Amino acid sequence: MNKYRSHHCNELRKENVDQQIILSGWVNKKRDHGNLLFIDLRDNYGITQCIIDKDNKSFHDLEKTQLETVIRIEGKVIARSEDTINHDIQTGEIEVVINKFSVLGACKELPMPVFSDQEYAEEIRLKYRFLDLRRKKIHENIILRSKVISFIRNEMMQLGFLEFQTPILTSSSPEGARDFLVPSRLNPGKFYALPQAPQQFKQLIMVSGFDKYFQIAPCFRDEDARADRSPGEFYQLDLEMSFVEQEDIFNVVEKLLINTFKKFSNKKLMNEKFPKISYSEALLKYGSDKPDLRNPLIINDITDIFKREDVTFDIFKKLVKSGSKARCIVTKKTKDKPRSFFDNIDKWAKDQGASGLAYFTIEKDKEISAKGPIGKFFSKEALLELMKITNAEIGDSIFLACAKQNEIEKITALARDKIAKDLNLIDGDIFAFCWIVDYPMFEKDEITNKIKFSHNPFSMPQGELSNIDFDQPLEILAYQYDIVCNGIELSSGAIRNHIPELMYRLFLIAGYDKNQVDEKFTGMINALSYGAPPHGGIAPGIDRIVMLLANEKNIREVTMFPMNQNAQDLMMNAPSAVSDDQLKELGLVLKLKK
RNA sequence: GGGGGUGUAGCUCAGUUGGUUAGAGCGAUCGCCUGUCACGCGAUAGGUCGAGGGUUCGAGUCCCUUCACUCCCGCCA
Repeated sequence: MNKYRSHHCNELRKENVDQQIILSGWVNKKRDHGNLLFIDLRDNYGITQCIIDKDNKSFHDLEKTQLETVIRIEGKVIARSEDTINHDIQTGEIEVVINKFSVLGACKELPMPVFSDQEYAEEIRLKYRFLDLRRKKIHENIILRSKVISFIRNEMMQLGFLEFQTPILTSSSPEGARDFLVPSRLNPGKFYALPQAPQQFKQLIMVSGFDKYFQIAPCFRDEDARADRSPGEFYQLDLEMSFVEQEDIFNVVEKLLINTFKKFSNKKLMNEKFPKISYSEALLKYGSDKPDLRNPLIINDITDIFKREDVTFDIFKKLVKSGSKARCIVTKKTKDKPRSFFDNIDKWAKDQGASGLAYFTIEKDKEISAKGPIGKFFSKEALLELMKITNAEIGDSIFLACAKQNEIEKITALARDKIAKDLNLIDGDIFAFCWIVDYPMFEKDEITNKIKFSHNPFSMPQGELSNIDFDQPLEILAYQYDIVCNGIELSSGAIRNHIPELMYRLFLIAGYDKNQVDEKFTGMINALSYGAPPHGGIAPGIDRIVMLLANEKNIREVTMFPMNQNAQDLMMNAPSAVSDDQLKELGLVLKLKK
């Protein structure tokens, strides 16, 4: 008990009846009956109904207070009569008869209501985030976030991980996302970069012999925003372990995520052991390396079908001949769906920039046949072969597309989502995790045609050093893995390359010679030369985990003070111009595009 | 950088084929009301219809330009 309160606003119960108490909080709602005034007083913990009538000398002053004013009240707890009990709030059996009150924090007319479930434009929510955060749903989301982080931290310590902080001002690295740069006053003309992840530091921590590290780490990447991607900054559960193989990392993270999701959500887990899907299989079966496994639809490659003599669908046959792939999606028992269902999907595909989605339904009178605009181009034997490849049965429908590999992966992935949504096949009450493994070490840049690291330049290539064929870099797989949940990429990680000679060799393939590697990754390469343990790790995204647990589609709903899509903080007015003196001190001159 | 959507009172929205003075709910202000919990009732104030230009006798509505927000593509080792 202090001068502000004897109890919080979700504390008083029947047992407290007749007690003299003090409460402080926000005026959530007033119900003014003229000679009798109800006030819902709110704090972080809940709501207590307070009541005052005209016989009290404070009545008129209290009647005049704005909503969201912070007040302190003194009064007596009384029991509510049976018919006035409010079962929606935990303090609903009692109310407080106000004796005295005072205003602790006045409130101007509100730019947006606080007590309301309505949705508001984000512009105003972000500008008045402190008001927005008082609202029930987002307030609870932020509390959930706090609890999730505490829980994870606790689990990690139980597992023997040590928590360390790593520098925020570090050096720019040539790989990866665009860096945020910070000019150095003491080193004019030079810049720090904010870390895109504590990648090198955590590896150095392993080299330093700490064995198991974790950190709830801020990461900064200057890339454009998405609904599930904050501009600028986000948080990762960054972790790294020494003397481990891929499977050791999997065991730790799987256990951690399962515990976390079980504790903070009532949704079911599709698999208690995360299935492992290779990168190439994922692209074939789901068209994406972040498949939503709640969606039962599978993509099949049927390119060979169009090489048959008894298939006469010439458009696809020509495309296949020139190197395109044909792929399809089978929908079960859709023969009675109206024509509009199929045509809508075809039209949708055209809107996506594809040439459309051909389709037919497999039926059987006496003979098996394909019903639909292009059905006539397939012989009975071709259909049987198709059914064998795709496990399609009589009464199922097949959607087909044909294009170059990249394009067909893209369009079939989108089609898989679209068709599943139209058929309502996705169970929203499930979390479906999986590992995506066996990423290629390198990929070809489509524009420059150069070989570049496909993921993380510090990953360990698979296979024995002596057996790796460096002349076929695109064939080299890495011990590189992602966790995906419900189609959202939650984290990626790798077993690291701790052998300097091998690292030089790989960087050479990506176009960096030894000197460049030495210069750009000084700390790392140097450290690896002085006895580095084999090590690996991963970094699950905290914001996205909380987003899934809170059942939100937008990451700003689980971020306390997010920036808008243009990377502006509307509340703090950041970024902002700085004075000429500040620029001068840093040796900077602005040269702005008009 | 590109594409889609949105923009009308402090907030959430309606506004017909281009046609009189642009409306409602919440909020604000004032008045009435002693059992509400989205209290109720009455009144008042509150508008550069995002901005600029054009078409027209007449534009919230049609056309062009532009700005802001948002979703997506690119980007995100």
